[in-house]
Amino acid sequence: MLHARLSDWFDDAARDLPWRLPSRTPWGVLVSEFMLQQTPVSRVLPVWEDWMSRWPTPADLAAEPAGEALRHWGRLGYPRRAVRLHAAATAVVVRHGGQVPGSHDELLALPGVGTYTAAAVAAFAFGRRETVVDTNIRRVHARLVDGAALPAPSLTAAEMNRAATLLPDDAGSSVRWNAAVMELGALVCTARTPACEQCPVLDLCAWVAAGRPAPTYVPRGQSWAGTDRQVRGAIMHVLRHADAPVPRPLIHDRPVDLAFGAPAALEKLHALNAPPEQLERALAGLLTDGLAEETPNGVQLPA
DNA sequence: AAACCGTGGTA
DNA sequence: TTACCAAGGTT
Repeated sequence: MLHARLSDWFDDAARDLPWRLPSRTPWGVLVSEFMLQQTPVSRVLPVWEDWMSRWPTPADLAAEPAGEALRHWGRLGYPRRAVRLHAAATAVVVRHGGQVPGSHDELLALPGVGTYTAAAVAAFAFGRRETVVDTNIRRVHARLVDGAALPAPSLTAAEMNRAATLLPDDAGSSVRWNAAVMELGALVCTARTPACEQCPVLDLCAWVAAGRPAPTYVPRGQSWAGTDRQVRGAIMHVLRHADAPVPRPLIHDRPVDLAFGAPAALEKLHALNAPPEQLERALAGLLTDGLAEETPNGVQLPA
């Protein structure tokens, strides 16, 4: 009942995403999953298209410096993902002869691939029966089954077990089920203001039956202004747009004479007025994380 | 295991 | 306008 209802809904509600087309490749799915980590579909689409035409196979990306991956990551955020995706491409070439592996365990062993991404790629690229649990699926299950407004702050073993229980036995049906529940969470059963009037399983929803009770906890927001993350982001913005190593003095010291015209990205960094020790700490972190490297002439994206 | 890691659209 | 939030992973 539940499964048939969602499957029917998915038939005409599913978005036409390029990584879902029959022409998709495991590599394309892997790239999409990396980019979609904590990032909305709308922002991923253009970058994914660029990457697919630029690097149609893992070997194409692996043949380039990690800095190229970072440069073409654009402003997707969490640039460590670009470095890890580059490392994953390299591992695919070295360990798997250039073919993205299809098993959960082999995928999980790749850099930047956790339980969600491993399951998602195995399911959506290889048609395997996997327990896929992302933030959308967690929220749908929390409401539909638990009658709670939101899932627990962090993923629990009980949630994984329940998701496994709900999974259809047949591989093909399971892939469709995973995609449908995820899509419902993304389009209808949203976090902020769910469109319950569009929900195909409204009458089965425990949360609605309970009168849509409010969340029992308040999500902790992430601070931003004044944080190292903000400074790191600004530095990365500078490095992505630099066509040569950026001398450290240019990063640390606000140029007094801008007559020559400072790059906009550099001005943006300096506008933060970050304390010297914070700039130093942020830069050191970027170097440690492999997002940047030091040369005699300055700082640059990894070569 | 709590904290950290970017970014920009949206209400 | 501010705060939330988006197909998480790593330490």
